[in-house]
Amino acid sequence: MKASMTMIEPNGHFCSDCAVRGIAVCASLDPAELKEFEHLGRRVHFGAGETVFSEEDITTSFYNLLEGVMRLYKLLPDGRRQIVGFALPGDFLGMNTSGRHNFSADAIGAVTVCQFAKAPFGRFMEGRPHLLKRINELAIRELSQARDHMVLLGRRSADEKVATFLLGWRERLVSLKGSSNTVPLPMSRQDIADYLGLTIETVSRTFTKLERHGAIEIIHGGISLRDPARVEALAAA
Amino acid sequence: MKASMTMIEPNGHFCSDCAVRGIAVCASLDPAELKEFEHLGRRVHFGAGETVFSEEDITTSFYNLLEGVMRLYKLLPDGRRQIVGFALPGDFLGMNTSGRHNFSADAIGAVTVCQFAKAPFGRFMEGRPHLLKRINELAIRELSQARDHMVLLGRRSADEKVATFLLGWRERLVSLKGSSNTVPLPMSRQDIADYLGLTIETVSRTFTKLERHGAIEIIHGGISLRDPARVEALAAA
DNA sequence: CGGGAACTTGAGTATGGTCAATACAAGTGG
DNA sequence: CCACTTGTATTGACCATACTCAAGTTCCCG
Repeated sequence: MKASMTMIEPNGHFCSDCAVRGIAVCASLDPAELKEFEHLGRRVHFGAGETVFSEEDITTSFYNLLEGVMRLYKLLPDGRRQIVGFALPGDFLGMNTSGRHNFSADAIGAVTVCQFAKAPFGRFMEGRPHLLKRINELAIRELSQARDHMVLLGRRSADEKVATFLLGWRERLVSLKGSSNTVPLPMSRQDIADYLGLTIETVSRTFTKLERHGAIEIIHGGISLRDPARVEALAAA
Repeated sequence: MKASMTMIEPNGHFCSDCAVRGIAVCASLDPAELKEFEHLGRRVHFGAGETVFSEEDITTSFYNLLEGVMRLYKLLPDGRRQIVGFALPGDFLGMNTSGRHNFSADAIGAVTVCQFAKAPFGRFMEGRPHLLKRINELAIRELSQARDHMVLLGRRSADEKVATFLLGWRERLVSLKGSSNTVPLPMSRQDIADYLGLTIETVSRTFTKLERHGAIEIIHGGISLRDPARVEALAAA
């Protein structure tokens, strides 16, 4: 949304040192392949609120998120927004069958991605079925998450939505940074609302309600789970 | 739901004659591969309401839908149901990363599937990256559909949901059987409600409203689009 | 400090849900 | 062939959850 702070680092980085080496698509590559792969990607930084790619844009690149959080969303013509997911380090973005992106992606806070031009990436993948297999696995896992989210959007109450979101978000952070009852929420209330199919007011009220009941504590930039069991009960599986 | 009418046909069928040959996963196979592939799949029939597989079941097979319509759904512990999709001929079901199905699948009406045991299918796929690529394409396309559906569930009104569903369902049938303003709806109102995140009453009321406004005509086992433009306007993109 | 964005809180309302009655269609058996 | 059952769909009356609109608060950043 802001003026572009995009910066391309011209000199290479080493994939072997990469923070997401073990969890991203590149986890499927052996050291020799990694050496070659290194030349395909460019590290690119984005500032808070910047758009990395937009829905309907022709796909020229794929992206491997290295650092930061992104919101992935779709807009209706009248401006209503549905956030279809939040991306965290290790997530691979940009695959599609139509040649165009089917959602938009913004940086929430500062973000670093590893950007791959589509054609060379495709060529590299030819003859490396283990990479394709890895990408397929990630796609299938995402599909499973998407279905879970459909259940949330279609069949859960506001309280359940918020509680489920907090637990699910914590779970994702746990697998990246280890366990903690302090859950940072880098996204805005509006982002959370658009993710859960609610309004910002309902999200705010529900947070306050959870706090009044002693289930959470609202802290700066996030929440603290004071009574995880109670939140789990509210999430109702 | 009924007593099982499952029937396994012992003698082989010919993939080359298969109705979904050109649109299913097998579209990626050449005639020689197809000959081999033929021995992997078994045609299995299911009667109306029968469950083909259930969420949390250990995955032992994959399924290629040949004939009929299936509902794919998830249940909450208290029984609330979200239908995450309807499967039509050509759809490939059962892929997952956890070793367990992540949704349940019922036959709506009579159904024929081509069933593949997981292990032999996996072995066949090894060394045939074009098949893996095909499966990946299908997964990515489904992911895109899933995201569209999230927008519908999270951000659309009841009227928009119903109108969007009718148009989307027609579109899918068009690509299978050709264009028509008569749209068969083999699924029940309850199924439609659970797909759209509504109640059966709201779906029924909305159908009636669309009919009163001259947009559709409710016919036995489906609807007829009397004023497609008006339905499109209601779908609001 | 002052201005602005993000968030919270309140009051009133609308959309879609709940509960209940009725209609309709298809199948079963006398 | 008709009474009866069963399951599905429609319609109505009422209600609750979450939305809208509006004001007020907090926090950050210049």
